Amino acid sequence: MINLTKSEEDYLKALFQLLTEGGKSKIGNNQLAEYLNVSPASTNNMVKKLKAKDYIVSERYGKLELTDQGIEIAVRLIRKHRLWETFLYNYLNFSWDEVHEVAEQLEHIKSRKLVDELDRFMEYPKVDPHGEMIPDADGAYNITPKVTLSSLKEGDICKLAAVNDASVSFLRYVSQIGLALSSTIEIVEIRDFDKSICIRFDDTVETVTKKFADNVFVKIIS
Amino acid sequence: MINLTKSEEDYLKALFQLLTEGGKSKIGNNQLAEYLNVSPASTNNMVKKLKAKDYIVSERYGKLELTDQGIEIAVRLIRKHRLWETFLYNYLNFSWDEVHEVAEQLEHIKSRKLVDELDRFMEYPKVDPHGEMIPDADGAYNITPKVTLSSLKEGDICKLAAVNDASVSFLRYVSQIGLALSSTIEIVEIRDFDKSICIRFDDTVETVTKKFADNVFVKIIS
DNA sequence: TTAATTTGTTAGTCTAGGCTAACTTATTTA
DNA sequence: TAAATAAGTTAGCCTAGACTAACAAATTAA
Ligand SMILES: [Mn+2]
Ligand SMILES: [Mn+2]
Ligand SMILES: [Mn+2]
Ligand SMILES: [Mn+2]
Repeated sequence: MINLTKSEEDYLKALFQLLTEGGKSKIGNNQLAEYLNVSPASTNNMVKKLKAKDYIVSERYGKLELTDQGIEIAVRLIRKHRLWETFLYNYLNFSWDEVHEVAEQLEHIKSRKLVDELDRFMEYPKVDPHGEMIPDADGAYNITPKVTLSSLKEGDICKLAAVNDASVSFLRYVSQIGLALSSTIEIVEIRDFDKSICIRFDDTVETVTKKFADNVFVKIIS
Repeated sequence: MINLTKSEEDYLKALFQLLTEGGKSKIGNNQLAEYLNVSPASTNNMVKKLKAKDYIVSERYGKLELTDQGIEIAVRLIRKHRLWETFLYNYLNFSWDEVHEVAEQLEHIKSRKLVDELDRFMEYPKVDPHGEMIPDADGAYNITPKVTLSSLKEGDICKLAAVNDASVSFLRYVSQIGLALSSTIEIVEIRDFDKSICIRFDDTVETVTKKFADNVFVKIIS
């Protein structure tokens, strides 16, 4: 349909992220609820509405899936979100950890022209400040299945490709220890006891937790 | 208080515009309702809420007034609205008549940094694309009492200072006949029969209706 | 100065989108 | 396979912000 509410858009985007970036095979009602920080009842209710409007398909008690229409909405939202993050970061002196919250609002502004002109103004950026790809005006996007730093083995060498942008304190921490997009990282040691990982990059050696490494996405070099 | 809803903000802005730019001495519940295209009942309800939150003062059946707090919210909203209009017009290829609708959404984005950085990025513009002043970061604003083209007398000469930006078709019409900000306009004749006004500007002579002239704001030269 | 009209208020209803509590169906685990 | 647990659903309630219909107060006109 023509006009979705902010909430409807957020549910579709969340489901899309879980389905594509989450790497899970089945996404259920409660997972979506947890991701969005709402109750399962709210999610159930919204899913019902979005099924009626033909954005989601699912069977009773079954897994949730997006229709083509649903995917289109989600991808357009992600495009807007990432273009705004890029704008805030490159032109308005926002830092890494400040852009997401504001983009979360800006992504719901309804104007096709606005987002396409913003894209042109910035000369069609390919990635946002956190390393995530930006879908183009036609809705084309390439999902590079996410490889987390935590999934590597001792001795592996990789490049930092992107980071989860949803936590401000995490992003601050990343900057603070000196990690940056395209840093080359070597897995020095994985400690069996608590799964913490000792990494080396730019002559720095740091030990990070499994939780930290779960939020760092990399491209394996060797 | 800290966080107002979009609706609360819109009511405060509307009341501010009516009180300052409208030139009316008393603004009542129903006028506010009409301006916002909602029912008097809705307005009554919202005014009650805004009184409780100390943004509006009024007596039962009395006129509506803004508290200092209320004025501050309204002015900040107007600042955001006009800065966004300026950005859309100057950087994103939006035309005169396209900016208002999108700015109406953008003005509700909550981020002090966003608006102040946008201001800096554009090098502190003083007026928006329709000729209206832009309040500064401290909330300072100067209301130049609006003089409408329709209030002049035959023979008067004026400069086009600003236009009402709320009607797309009006703005298109203005551009179409060739009027632009700072055009020098002479009142050639006022026709008593229907109050239509014959004006001359840039070697053009046009007759416009009273309704048209009500939406054109000028600075009298002589 | 009374009647008509305009303006403001109240009550009750609706939709969107949250919530909790209780219940049902599926999936695990013993 | 039966019980325990997890996942999904439903019912009922809440708030924000709209609406209409009915009514009350204030203003204007006769
Ligand atoms: Mn983000
Ligand atoms: Mn959002
Ligand atoms: Mn405007
Ligand atoms: Mn608005």
